[in-house]
Amino acid sequence: MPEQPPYLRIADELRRRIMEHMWEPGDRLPSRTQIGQECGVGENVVRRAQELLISQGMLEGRAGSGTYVAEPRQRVRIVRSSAREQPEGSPFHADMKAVGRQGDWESRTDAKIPAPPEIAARLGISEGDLCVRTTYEFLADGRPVQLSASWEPYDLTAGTLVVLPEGGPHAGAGVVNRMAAIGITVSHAVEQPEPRQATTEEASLLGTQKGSLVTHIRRTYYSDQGHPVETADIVIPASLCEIVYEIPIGR
Amino acid sequence: MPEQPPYLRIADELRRRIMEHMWEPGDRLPSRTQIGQECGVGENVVRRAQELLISQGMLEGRAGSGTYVAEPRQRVRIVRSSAREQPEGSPFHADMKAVGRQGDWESRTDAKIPAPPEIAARLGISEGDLCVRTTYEFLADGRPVQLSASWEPYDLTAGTLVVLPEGGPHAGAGVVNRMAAIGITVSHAVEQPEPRQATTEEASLLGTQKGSLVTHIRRTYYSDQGHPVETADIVIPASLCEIVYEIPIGR
DNA sequence: TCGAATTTGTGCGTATGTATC
DNA sequence: GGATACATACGCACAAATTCG
Repeated sequence: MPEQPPYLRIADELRRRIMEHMWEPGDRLPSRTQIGQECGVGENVVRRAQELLISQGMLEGRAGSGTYVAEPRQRVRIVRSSAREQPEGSPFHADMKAVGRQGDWESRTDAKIPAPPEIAARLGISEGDLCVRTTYEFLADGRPVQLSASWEPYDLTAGTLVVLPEGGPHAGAGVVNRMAAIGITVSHAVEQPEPRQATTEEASLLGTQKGSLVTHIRRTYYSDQGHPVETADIVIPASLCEIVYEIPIGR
Repeated sequence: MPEQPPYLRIADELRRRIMEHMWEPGDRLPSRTQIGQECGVGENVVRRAQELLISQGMLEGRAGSGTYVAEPRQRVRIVRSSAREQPEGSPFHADMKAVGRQGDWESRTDAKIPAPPEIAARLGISEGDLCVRTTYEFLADGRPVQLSASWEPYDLTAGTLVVLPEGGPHAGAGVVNRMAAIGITVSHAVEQPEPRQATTEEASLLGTQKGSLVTHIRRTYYSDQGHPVETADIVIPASLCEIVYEIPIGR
């Protein structure tokens, strides 16, 4: 006798009401106490049901304020392929342009940061060697959609015009173009995507729910000499972005 | 004064004991009642702590049996790039060979299945058009590490030797090689990785924990004519595999 | 400006289900 | 089949955040 648990029944009920446009996106739901009394269940049952729908991206909880019907935001398509690298402009600008959005970013660069163990391993340098670290917050139409922290060995660019990724004449041109400017040819990138849950800080920066799913990409650019020239940790929230890899098959 | 909640204290305690080899991988922990009494907390506090460590892949809960220290299984590296496609052999074999593991798979093909809406859209055919569907369970050293469901338009291969992906002279050779055998050149693939939690069925098939994280890749192969020739849903558990995309940058 | 009321979020307890031995 | 242990669902208390008078 598969009797459905109360909280799933309430979840279905809430889903039904949203589907029937009883509440529109952006609307605030009645309080848990109200819904509970109306449906004849305890308020925790309502809470469980709402948590389920929140995890599915259908509802959105705001502490102290209420539970809201989530806006069906169109996801940004982020293309990750060789075609992404253009002789001019940044890869992110190209992504945003392709979906008709305005692409901007905020960045903060710290020069001469000692490399932590994992970064050192990825860059093929020694732990504690100096790096230039730049943290990014990428925005689509002014709203954050992607986080990133980029690391470059300080020795590689020291004394050149491209020491600072977001400064000088090649500011914001992307790693490939900047390296090209100092005579380094970037031949390939390796990306390692991993699913995980957003930290509270990430969720806050991205404006997503706390446990929401993200793809954490560890990307490393290599020169034609086979040496790593840059590595980055990129955090892409599933609710805001879709990731697309294009792979040529040429035989 | 940020006072640490009891369940986090217990989690740290359990972590510490594991680090100090008080319990070895594969060992069963004492029951929650026992741990609770020993540490002076309720057993639900122990449960919370264990859930946390389980979600981090450090512990493993087996219903009716006990909670165990997870075996530190080496993850399989799955490379997704053009280099993966070889004139002979399957891409999966190449992956496994590269990490020194034996690669096998079990498959089941159903011919003439009507295409569900999403598959039809991805293949550029009409809903209900007939397809050949093959579901796979990929094994590394005999243990499942990856699930996949592949769809091909029936019209494309009907009457040829490669109708059945896992039958005939080109069995298991991969989509690119099979299509080449009937004169179709596959020019590129598009992969869309998305993070989500494993369903109960997937977790059971893969031998992972229930809510564990997976990367669900929607992959579509396109011919040089620009038409989709195959699409697949690939489920890769984060605890067992690491995914690597290699992207050439050539200017 | 501040504080009280409201609402969501977190932690913990208890009862029951279910799988394993 | 019984005993044991994990898994699930529900309830309660309190904290944190927001809103509003």
